[in-house]
Amino acid sequence: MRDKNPEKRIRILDAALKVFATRGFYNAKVSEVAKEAGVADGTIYLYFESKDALLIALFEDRMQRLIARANDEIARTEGTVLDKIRQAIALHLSLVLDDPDLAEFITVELRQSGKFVKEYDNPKFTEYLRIFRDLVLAGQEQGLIRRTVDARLVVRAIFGALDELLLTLSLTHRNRSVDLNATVDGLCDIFFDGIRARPAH
Amino acid sequence: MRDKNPEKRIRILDAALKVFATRGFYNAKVSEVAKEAGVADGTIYLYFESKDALLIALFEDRMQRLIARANDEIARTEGTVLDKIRQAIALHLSLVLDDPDLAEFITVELRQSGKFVKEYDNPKFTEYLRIFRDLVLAGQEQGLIRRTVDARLVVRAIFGALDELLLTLSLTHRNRSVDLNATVDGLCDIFFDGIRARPAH
Amino acid sequence: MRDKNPEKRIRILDAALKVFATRGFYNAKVSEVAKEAGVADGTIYLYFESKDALLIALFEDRMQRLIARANDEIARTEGTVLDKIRQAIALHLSLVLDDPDLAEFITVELRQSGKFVKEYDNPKFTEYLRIFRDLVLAGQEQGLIRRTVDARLVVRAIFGALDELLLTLSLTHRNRSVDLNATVDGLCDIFFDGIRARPAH
Amino acid sequence: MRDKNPEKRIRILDAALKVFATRGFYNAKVSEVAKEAGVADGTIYLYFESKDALLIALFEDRMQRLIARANDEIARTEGTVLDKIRQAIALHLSLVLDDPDLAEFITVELRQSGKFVKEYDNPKFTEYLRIFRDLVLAGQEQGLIRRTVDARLVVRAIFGALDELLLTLSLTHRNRSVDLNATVDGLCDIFFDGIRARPAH
DNA sequence: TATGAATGAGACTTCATTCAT
DNA sequence: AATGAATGAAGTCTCATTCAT
Repeated sequence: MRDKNPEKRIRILDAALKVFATRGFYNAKVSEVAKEAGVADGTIYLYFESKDALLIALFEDRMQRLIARANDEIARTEGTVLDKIRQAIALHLSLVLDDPDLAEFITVELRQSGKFVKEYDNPKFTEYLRIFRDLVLAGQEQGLIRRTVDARLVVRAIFGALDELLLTLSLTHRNRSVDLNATVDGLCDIFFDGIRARPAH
Repeated sequence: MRDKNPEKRIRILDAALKVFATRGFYNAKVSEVAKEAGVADGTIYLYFESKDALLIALFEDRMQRLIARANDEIARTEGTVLDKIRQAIALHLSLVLDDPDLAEFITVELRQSGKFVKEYDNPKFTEYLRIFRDLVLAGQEQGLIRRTVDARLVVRAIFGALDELLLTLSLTHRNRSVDLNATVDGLCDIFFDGIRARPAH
Repeated sequence: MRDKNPEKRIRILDAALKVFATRGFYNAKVSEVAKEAGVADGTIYLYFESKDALLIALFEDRMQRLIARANDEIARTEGTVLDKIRQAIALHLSLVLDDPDLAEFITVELRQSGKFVKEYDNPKFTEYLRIFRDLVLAGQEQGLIRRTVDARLVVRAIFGALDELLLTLSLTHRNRSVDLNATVDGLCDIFFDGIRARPAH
Repeated sequence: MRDKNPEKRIRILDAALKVFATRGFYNAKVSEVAKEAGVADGTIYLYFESKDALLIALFEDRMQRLIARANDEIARTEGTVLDKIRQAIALHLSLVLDDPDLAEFITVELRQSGKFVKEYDNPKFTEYLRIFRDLVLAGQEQGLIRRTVDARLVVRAIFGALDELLLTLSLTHRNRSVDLNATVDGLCDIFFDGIRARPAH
């Protein structure tokens, strides 16, 4: 079921991303995905067991790519752990421009899937978060990040902020130019140094 | 359609919250809501135009309450703007214990609704965010919050973090005891002072 | 699910009998049954859980009637146990004229149902056979039927013969006049006295 | 379409028998037959026009064999016509042990096919019945069987009884040992001499 | 106002059959 | 001749919504 025609499987996944992002998983019809993929309705079921399974496979696939890309970019980033975190943040937000459908899909469908599609665990999502967690932990070991903050809390806070921003950007800036750099800088500023005004010294 | 029997309208909204939170909006059946509310299926339609309209009315109602409560608690909180922000954060996270259904509903259904239920704008959500924004703006005017951070960005970041945490707490700590205070403190610490280690002085 | 509208339930069962008898269970569409019953497709599912359940309910209903009628007629038949057996045989075969659809339904669908529709046990069929068995056993006790024959075997043989004949009659004599009496007499003659020629004495 | 590869045709028929007997014709998938036969789905259609045609071909094939075997065994049976009838009965019932799939297939699918698969006439079945009919007619001519019984009725009764018994045996005694001889003897006793007790003389 | 039986459009999915390889 | 991926028609069943009572 996985190897009949890898190219067709990819086409179906691409179509599913587009349709799910545009209409939402529950409003999307399998026949719409098929049409978008240029295959017959029944063909979907040669590659995926059900509509739910298609959703999950799509998650796995896209999150896997995102994880790979994040790991890659982080590895190539010179500088401190904070620079790497900035890079990961930039990558995440860049989805809004690079792959708007994926951005909408992740921000909107990720939650539903976790809770309502079967008992899907979403291991790839956990793996993605681990990238951030490892950076934070490394930063703490290196003395660059305060040891008093809870790494998991930091990760959730950062991911939450990213997710919310990506959603907002998706909704408001689709087809508009956004200055992502400013957003990334602003977010890093907030998370790195806090919002509290401090007396100059 | 709004005044026939206010008590019954409330019963239906309560039932809808419970059912939508438990099963998800798309998996929930109108008849389940009716059963939970102790009314006939058709009665739902005397109070709400459609299932979508019920969802939206539920949002409006619950967000309105949350807004009122937030405004109230903030007004009663003594101390600086940062203390008030802490209070708003504490209120938001307290939903996981005070009203778990509402917590799940807000975290999971809010997004879908915004994007796929008709063209609903979610004005109450905007209003809720404004509470945070006004606090941040006030903090900046008072010199307690850095003027270099973008207030809207701060608000999105904080709300995003809250939303993600509430979701995580909902999923993992339902029926378990959570130390919310520690979470609130940790989150304020992160947002107020940042994660970067600073040289002692 | 059983009492909403008994009259409608009956209409659906009647329609199902007609459609299943005419087209066969597997070729019959639920929508055809609905149309024949004069209800919407979905209405079927208010009264029966599934197409399979409808088939089973139909069996139960018709066999129950047949059992009641057989018991009744047997009770009212004067004469020996053999006369009562003749009466039961006559009743069974009379279906071809009285209720041709039921005749076809019983002869053709009864078997499938036993084997392939879920794990349906067909208790009513067993009950129906018991009527014959009890007659045979009574006959043996009374010395009217040979004690050396196995009652269950006799019953199976008689029912099998009846079933086959009913099927043949259904297929060949639909809309034609049949002399059922001759068939009943002939069958009783065979089963009562055997086919072997015996020397006159 | 018949001669391409006779061995493969046979393999498909064997597979069809097994699958149809196990799952029932309507629940059986062509792909299951193909898999069982060790051929590709499409190959089935090189040997048979359709699933229906496969069913019919299977009937023809198996009935032809049964007819041949019955004729053969009858020819080889010494003794009277009644002995030959006993032999034919024994052969029919022996299917439950010799070829349980065929037994189930004949008892369960034969009827459906006659009525619902196209307008198939089932000439082989008629031919099979003729074997019994010829025996009965011969018996009557020889004075061994009463001339007052209707040969066709006798044949239908016997075949019906056999069919019903084979079905019952198939369902209850699959994988269990059965004393077929006793059943054959019992059945012959019933049909030859009837069930009625007669005064000793 | 309230009911809940009835509706019927529409979705997911299956599977007999085809046809390019 | 053989394959098996692809097709797409068609069926069962669901459920938001209606409306007669």
